[in-house]
Amino acid sequence: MDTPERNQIGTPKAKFEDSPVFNYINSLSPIKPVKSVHITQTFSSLSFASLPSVFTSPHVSAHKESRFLRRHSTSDPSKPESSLESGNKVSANEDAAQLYINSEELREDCVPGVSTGEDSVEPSSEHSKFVIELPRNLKYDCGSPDCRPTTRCGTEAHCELEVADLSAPLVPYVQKTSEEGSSNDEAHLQIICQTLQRKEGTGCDWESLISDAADLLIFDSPNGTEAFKGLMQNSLDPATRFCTSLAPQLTQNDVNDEQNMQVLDIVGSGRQLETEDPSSQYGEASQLERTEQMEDHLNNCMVSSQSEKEDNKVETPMQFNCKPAVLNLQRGLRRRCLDFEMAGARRKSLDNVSNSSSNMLSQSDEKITTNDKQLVPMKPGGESSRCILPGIGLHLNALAKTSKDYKIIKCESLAYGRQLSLPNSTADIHSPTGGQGPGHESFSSASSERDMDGTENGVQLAHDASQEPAFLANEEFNQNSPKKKRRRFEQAGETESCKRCNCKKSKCLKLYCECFAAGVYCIEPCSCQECFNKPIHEDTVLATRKQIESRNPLAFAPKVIRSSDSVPELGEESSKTPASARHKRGCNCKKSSCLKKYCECYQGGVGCSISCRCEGCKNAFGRKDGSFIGTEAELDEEEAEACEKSVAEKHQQKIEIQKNEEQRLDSALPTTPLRLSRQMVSLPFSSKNKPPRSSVFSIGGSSSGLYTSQKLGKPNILRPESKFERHSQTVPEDEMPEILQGDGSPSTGVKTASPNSKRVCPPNSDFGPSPGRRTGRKLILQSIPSFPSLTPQH
DNA sequence: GAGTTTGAAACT
DNA sequence: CAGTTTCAAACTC
Repeated sequence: MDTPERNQIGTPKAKFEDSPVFNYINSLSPIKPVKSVHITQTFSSLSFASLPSVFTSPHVSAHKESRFLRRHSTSDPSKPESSLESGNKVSANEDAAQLYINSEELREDCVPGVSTGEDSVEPSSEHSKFVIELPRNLKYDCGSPDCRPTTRCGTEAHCELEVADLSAPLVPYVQKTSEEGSSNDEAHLQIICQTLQRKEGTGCDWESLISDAADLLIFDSPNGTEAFKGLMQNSLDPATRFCTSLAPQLTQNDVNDEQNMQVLDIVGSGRQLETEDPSSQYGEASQLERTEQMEDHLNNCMVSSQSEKEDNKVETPMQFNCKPAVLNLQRGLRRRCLDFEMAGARRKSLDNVSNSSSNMLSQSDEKITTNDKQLVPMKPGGESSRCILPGIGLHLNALAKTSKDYKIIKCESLAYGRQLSLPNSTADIHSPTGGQGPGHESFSSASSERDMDGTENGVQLAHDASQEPAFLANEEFNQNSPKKKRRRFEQAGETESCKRCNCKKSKCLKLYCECFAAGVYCIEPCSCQECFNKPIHEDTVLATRKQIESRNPLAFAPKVIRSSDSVPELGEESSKTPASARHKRGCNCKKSSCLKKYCECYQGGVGCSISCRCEGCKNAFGRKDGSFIGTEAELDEEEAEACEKSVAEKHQQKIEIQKNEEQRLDSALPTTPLRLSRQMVSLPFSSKNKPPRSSVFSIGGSSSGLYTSQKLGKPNILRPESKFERHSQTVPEDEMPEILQGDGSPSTGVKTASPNSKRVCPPNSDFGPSPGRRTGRKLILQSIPSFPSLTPQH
């Protein structure tokens, strides 16, 4: 090993110098020994520390030192040249030195892998590997320091010689090397990056740089190209794989990589990788593109899972350099992947990741679980798990998924997500059938939407949390009995997200099943029998969904359409429905007077609309006749109706009481005369769980809504401050039309009734956070379109 | 927890 | 499209 390598190294060096890359680097420069970054030092040192443990071979230690020194020198001005000591090379050029070192490191890395026994033998092959890897690192890490052209150069000679040699055995090493090497390389890269950054000013343009370097390198070592490609892929694969697992969104390319990775893991032959990976055959440019994509994915993933970094052996000393967060993250991911693979701890990693609590992560987790385990999902963790797992293909679940926040956000978020998703991405909802693919996308999209909504969402979440919090927190998830849980959840408004069903005959493949209807898989809490609504039966579920959709494209669309944007929940969760919201199809209640949850409108927290065919409607959220305004007149009307229709007097009484209360509140509150008015009878909510919030709170939540002002006049309806309030208020004049458009629901009538209310909103000041109608509007629009989309997904 | 009520979903 | 049946949630006790 030693002799050949060094000799080779020497040559490479010469080549290297000649190589454009070298020149380029020199131009960049600055990399000179000392100048560079302090940061590097520390990190590098750290990284080194980690390395030793890994490497067993003596060579390694020596190399390490060299590296260490070298890095040191680079990083540390004070220690500069000492690094050279490594003795490996004295070359005046640091670059050369770096290269040399890198090459050695690579070898070392290889050795460790080889350590099993092949140390001496492998070198050549390894070098080739390294060479290949380097570019990939560059690419990959591009953000990250890892990328170092230099290393490549150093190895080139070897590559040429050895390229042909690439063999299966190498593969395993490659992975390790990639990990380790990356760490080592990182320092170098960092330095480079820093220098670059300094030059460029803002961020370093790694990609461009890398690409250039890669190209150059490639040219230099034509022979190595193949190997390089293979290696590239391999190296990339781990990261990719990880990402893929994490992020459902990954593109197919990524998927391919993932597959490749797996292959590598299993087979361990670099060649296979090459062959399998189509990309390998593509031009370098294509690979670069891929790598870029990968990076993006990684970045995404990484961001969410920063916490994970810690684990990795590699740990990234380098992270700080260049684009620290992202790059570092990527690195961490990469390593993680490797580590996981190596250890087979993938799952663990996943878990950890999930803990990190990012949606993405959670999704990824789901995905992984699904993939790996084959959809076991549904119940992994109980409630939380439920939400999470189910996600597999489905929608809502995915949205919800963060583990921790989960509780807080979870239900709400789910609901929230749901709404968003529903309207916007009906696909999400539908997606379930769509299977993982679509589902994931939908999820991502949904999540993204959430983010997009940003303030509102955030507000909403907070809001929701505030509202339901106690509820959720207390009761939520502990209950074992499904029924209880269900109720609680529902009450909380979480129903949709965390639905539980109790189906006995439908096999959870009909809309009778709430879970199925919501586009989520059944979970533990469900007490269903012969349930087919599980990941295992994904095909069946999808097929069924399709069938149902074929019959009714909107079957899986949210039943309640909310005008407000950010609105979270679907309709069922009554708590949040905005006044503007309306039930998609309307209810057909005959005996419940729309005062019980039998009524979907009521359940959804929305008033009845023209589309409703209900009899004796007394919907507290708004009557079909438009009484929703909640004015006194309404009361009268209600009473009259009650008499006429013989609605339960009790209900009226309740309503009246509520109204009275509302009036009080209203008077107290800022009164805006116009408020929308759909009153929402607070009773239901308040009684259940959601205590009415103060108007202020309500505001935040949904969007728009808020406004606020309610009509004093009618005060009757109290708005429950809670969600309802927001919603009801939210509807501004402008919105009304939109809403109507969107829903197409008759609600217009109602709204019209209280047109004035809208304007009041401006004063929302009360509500502070309310996102603003505008957003609400936007949301509405989006939401509207989305519905249609639902069908397509499948 | 069991039984009843209710209205949506599914079917004809 | 209307009528009927099936189903499971909501509700009551």
